[in-house]
Amino acid sequence: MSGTAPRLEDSPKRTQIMDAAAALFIAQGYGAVSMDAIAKAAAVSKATLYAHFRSKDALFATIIREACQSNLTFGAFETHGADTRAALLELGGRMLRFLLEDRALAIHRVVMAESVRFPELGRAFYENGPRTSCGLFAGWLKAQADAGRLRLSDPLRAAEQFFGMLKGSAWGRAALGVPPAPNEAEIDATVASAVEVFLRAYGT
Amino acid sequence: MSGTAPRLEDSPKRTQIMDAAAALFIAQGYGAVSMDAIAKAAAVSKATLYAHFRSKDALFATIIREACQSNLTFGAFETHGADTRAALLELGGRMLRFLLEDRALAIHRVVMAESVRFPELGRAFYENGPRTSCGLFAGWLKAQADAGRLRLSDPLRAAEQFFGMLKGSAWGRAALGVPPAPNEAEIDATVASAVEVFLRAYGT
DNA sequence: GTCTATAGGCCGATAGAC
DNA sequence: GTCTATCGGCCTATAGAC
Repeated sequence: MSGTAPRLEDSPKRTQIMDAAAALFIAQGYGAVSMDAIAKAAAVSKATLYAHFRSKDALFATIIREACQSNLTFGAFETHGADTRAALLELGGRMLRFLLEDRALAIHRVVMAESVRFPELGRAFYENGPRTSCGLFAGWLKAQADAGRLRLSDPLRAAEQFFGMLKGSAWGRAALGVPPAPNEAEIDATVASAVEVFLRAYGT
Repeated sequence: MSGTAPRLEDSPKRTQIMDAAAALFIAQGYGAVSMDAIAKAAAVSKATLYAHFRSKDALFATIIREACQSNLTFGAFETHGADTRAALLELGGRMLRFLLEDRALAIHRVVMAESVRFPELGRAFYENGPRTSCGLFAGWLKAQADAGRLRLSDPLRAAEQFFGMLKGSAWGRAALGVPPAPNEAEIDATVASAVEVFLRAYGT
């Protein structure tokens, strides 16, 4: 080992390829993106592309797997004071706004579409996205329940129900590209109504 | 007009093409299916295929549009007696089982994936699927409310919340192909819990 | 309308020079 | 590692016989 040679993973060309491929695959999906298009967008030759990635399949799987391992959960759950309703409103608002971001919607579309041919990607997305978020939220709910501010026996199910109500029609429409895009008022109203139902069912 | 000549739409070859193309497109998506594969599966030549459909795009749009115009809602809402809870359990169970069918999941995947390139398909799916089901269910909820068996001010939102809770994690997992496939016990438990939350929030 | 045969192009992947 | 140039194949779509 010479010790100072840059590793393959850090080469600038590889970064260019990863960035370009991520943008294209996430925006357009597997089938609609050619290796020529990726090489052109990354400003490298196709041969360089194949020097770094064995095949189009391997490149796609690497890109999407990495996209699934970051930025798929919507932030922290810390410090929401003693007001459970206010905390739910804040958490719900952040969650729904995250789910409605273009990038999150696009990744969801691509992974769902290709989960048949690339089952590992469906699993990676599920574990790092919905399951992690739900698990964290369920933990928060359990803490609230232990503190006597909620009354529930199955925190994970309650978390899933809350997220399900949040998504409602706004997310379904956005995921299918059906206008109008949800506006702030619709998002706030959806969150507020979900919190209301949740507290009527699980509040003390 | 000779009067007895079979119309193009009724030709047996066309039926073969539509059936084969529907099966392939719904199962594998737009990009993964070639016109050769459709012709072979339909037992016709490619030239015949192009005699009936201008292009692959047009064939795909026709197939998916038709798939969106039928079999995307889960049945009728009639005659559920006076017991609101029992009715919700029955409706919820039918709805969730319908959403978990292979065909419904596959159409959802294909439409969501191609809704960027074929915006009309996203809209057709949304209108004929979720929106129609939600609207019908909201009407049923309103009737229950008018009869004094529920207390809610926004039937459509309540319908969306109920459907959102139904989907929960079982549907998310199934749509991404993540094992284990939901079993009957999980489905029943999900429905029962959603009905419980719904009635605590909106029951009388 | 339906077929066989093929045009014409783009695709994924590679050879070989440097 | 990176390039230019190219291969072989599959793709969409069509020409022409019947």
